[in-house]
Amino acid sequence: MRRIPIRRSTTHTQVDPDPEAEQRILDGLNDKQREAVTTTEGPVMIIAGPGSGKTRALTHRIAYLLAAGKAQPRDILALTFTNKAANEMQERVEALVGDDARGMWVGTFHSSFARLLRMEGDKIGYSEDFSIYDTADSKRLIRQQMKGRNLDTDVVKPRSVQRMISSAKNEMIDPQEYAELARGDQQEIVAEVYPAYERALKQANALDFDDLLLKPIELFEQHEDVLEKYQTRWQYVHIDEYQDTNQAQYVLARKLSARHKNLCVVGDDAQSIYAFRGADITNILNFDNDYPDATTIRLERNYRSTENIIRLADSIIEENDDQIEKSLWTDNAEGEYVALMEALSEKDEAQKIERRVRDLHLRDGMEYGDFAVLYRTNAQSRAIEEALRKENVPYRVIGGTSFYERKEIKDVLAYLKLLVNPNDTASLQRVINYPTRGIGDKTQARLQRYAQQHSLSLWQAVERVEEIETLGTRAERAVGKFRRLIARYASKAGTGSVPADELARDLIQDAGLLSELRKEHTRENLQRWENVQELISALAEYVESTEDATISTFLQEVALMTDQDEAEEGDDKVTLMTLHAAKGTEFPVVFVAGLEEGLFPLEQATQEKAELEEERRLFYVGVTRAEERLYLSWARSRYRYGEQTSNTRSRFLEEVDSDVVRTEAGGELEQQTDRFSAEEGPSADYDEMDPHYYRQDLSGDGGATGSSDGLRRIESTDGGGGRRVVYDEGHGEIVPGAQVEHQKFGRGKVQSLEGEGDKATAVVFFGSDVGNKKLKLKYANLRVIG
DNA sequence: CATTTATGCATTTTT
DNA sequence: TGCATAAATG
Repeated sequence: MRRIPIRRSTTHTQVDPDPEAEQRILDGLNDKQREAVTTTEGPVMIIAGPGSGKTRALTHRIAYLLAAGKAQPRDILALTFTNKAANEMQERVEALVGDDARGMWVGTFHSSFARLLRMEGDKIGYSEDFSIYDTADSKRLIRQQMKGRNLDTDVVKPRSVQRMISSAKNEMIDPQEYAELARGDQQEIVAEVYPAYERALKQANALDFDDLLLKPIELFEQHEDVLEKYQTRWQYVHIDEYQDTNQAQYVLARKLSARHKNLCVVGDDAQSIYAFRGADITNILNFDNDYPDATTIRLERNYRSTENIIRLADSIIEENDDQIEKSLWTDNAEGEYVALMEALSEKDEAQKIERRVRDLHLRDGMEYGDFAVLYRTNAQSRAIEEALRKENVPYRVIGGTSFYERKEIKDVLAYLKLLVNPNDTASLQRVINYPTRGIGDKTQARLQRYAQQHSLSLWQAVERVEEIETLGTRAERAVGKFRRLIARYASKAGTGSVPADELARDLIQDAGLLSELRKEHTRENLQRWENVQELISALAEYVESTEDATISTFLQEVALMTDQDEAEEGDDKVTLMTLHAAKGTEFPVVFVAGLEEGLFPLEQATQEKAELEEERRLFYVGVTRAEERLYLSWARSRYRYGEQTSNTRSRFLEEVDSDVVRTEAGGELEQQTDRFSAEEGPSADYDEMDPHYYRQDLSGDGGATGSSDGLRRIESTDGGGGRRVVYDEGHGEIVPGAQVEHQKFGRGKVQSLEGEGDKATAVVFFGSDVGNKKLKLKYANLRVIG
């Protein structure tokens, strides 16, 4: 059963001081934590390492405020990044002070400000039934805007336009400012799409994820009185995972805490892994400057992991330059060595993991639920899933395509959104001809054109089908039928005479969704049908258990749900997830898989120091999830993009404290410290190369290099374990003076050679136009022609 | 208009 | 590889 985990009770309870509870709350803490909990005046920053009980500090602090009579529930605002964190916080506070701690606002940034907009959004032109567009919806909208404007989708793809607009919003750059700043073809296109996209959202009464933070700022800036109301109300503002805040979140925190100045943030700069979505690590690094009278408390003692794991983690993070000084320590036992596993392929890696899991399960009696396998990209889960499935090891995958991203679920949600907010054009387009009802592309295009000409929303055009002359009778009747269907249910939804779940059930029945799913009796369809039923049950339960529940609030909450929030604990399964999803979790046994150059750290991230440091922090987050045992693994070859690639092990493995690591054979880890230190950052030539060079030579057709005369890399391992890469010399050698051909630069003459193995480079002179180029042999794929 | 077949494109990570 | 949109065909 899926729960929509929100508490939006409007009744405020009055809590009396409770000295006994206060004592109990403080008793469970060490001195440092107690200081963090009882420093309740003024800005406070709690810098807390992994496993130091920072969530504990935060929840105990809130409980303390209530028990000590310093605050009432309604005075408290607590913001997190995931629903799961918010739920845990609410539950733990209730466990400490009793379940009458209702009336607090505890929730994610996004859902809290969505709620605020529901209440106040009309002041800036949003009715409370607004739709929330996820990334896929935004992308779709952007694609349409681009097509409608004949913008070249080859120069920038809609998905990167979406990303660029999103980052602009994260930095609080509006369309006008963006247009002034735009440089280059891509940005100019974005500058044109951005305002159109904003208008389209507005017309659909829809907000994207970024808007949920930006619009409240707009609201506060345009309506002083609204800001004052909330500033006054929330005497205590708490923010978890502060290192993940972006510009907009920073501004909101500042504004809301400006009156009482009781802002308490908790975070760990070493665990900042969300820069790609606009998180600004300087928010936490500069907290002292932003709030000069702030108290800083450091929680450095780790309660989670063995000493060996902590030592490894420390040696990882030491490599980073930009960070707040802090040193982890623990009283825990030294524990086992960290194990390094080397595999031949991703299948082999998966099998090794699976064997290790079963071994520990059978011999040491560990539960399956004690294991987590972490990886860099979602695609890596497949091989591991297969290996576990083969041996009947129970597992669950967090993330990937979540429940709410499934097609059948999105279809049902789109119907519901349409009832509540008919102007939601994205939803309308999704369902207008699904299941097919004779409203094809042509008809839709005509509706669209009519809407545009009369500056109506698409739904308004549907409402006036009769007036559209370009439509034939058949199309007109089809559209009219659809209109009546939606209108009938919309009015039912409006009066609230029918329970929401019943309404939803009837609607999808009438719309033909269910019969569509039953048309073919495949396993997939059965699963889909069950998913739809589950969604409706979730709706029923939500309406049942939540005050002021409407279909609209359900839809808004659901839009902000992720699978991570669903991870029900308790059942005994191995957990598979990305390193990002792992933040905030802990497991007795952790595997970090795929420690290979190009995968972790990702190729793209190795060019910039800042990005490389973020990858390193991600590694740090991964290893610090482990309580007792930690396994690191890498595979010599791996399928990526449907092609076999061969890999070298991650540079991270060359950096870690090798004293605490043992290979499978039990030997010490031998490191090559100079492997990457020689050249930091990009070499210019490398940059200029086609990013898809490796695919070109593998496709083998039409290109300059057939597979037989291309330069092929052969790996050899010499006896001592050090790796060397030699180059096949079957078609001539790359030696100074040799004539070679390059895919892009054409013919040239080798001037000199440098380095060995993967690092081997050649300087090649390609004629006076191009000049000398320094190329990595590993990538350049030079063909020797004489 | 709907269905079938072809092409192409993606893999970072997520609220 | 495997999904999603585009072209081609009925």
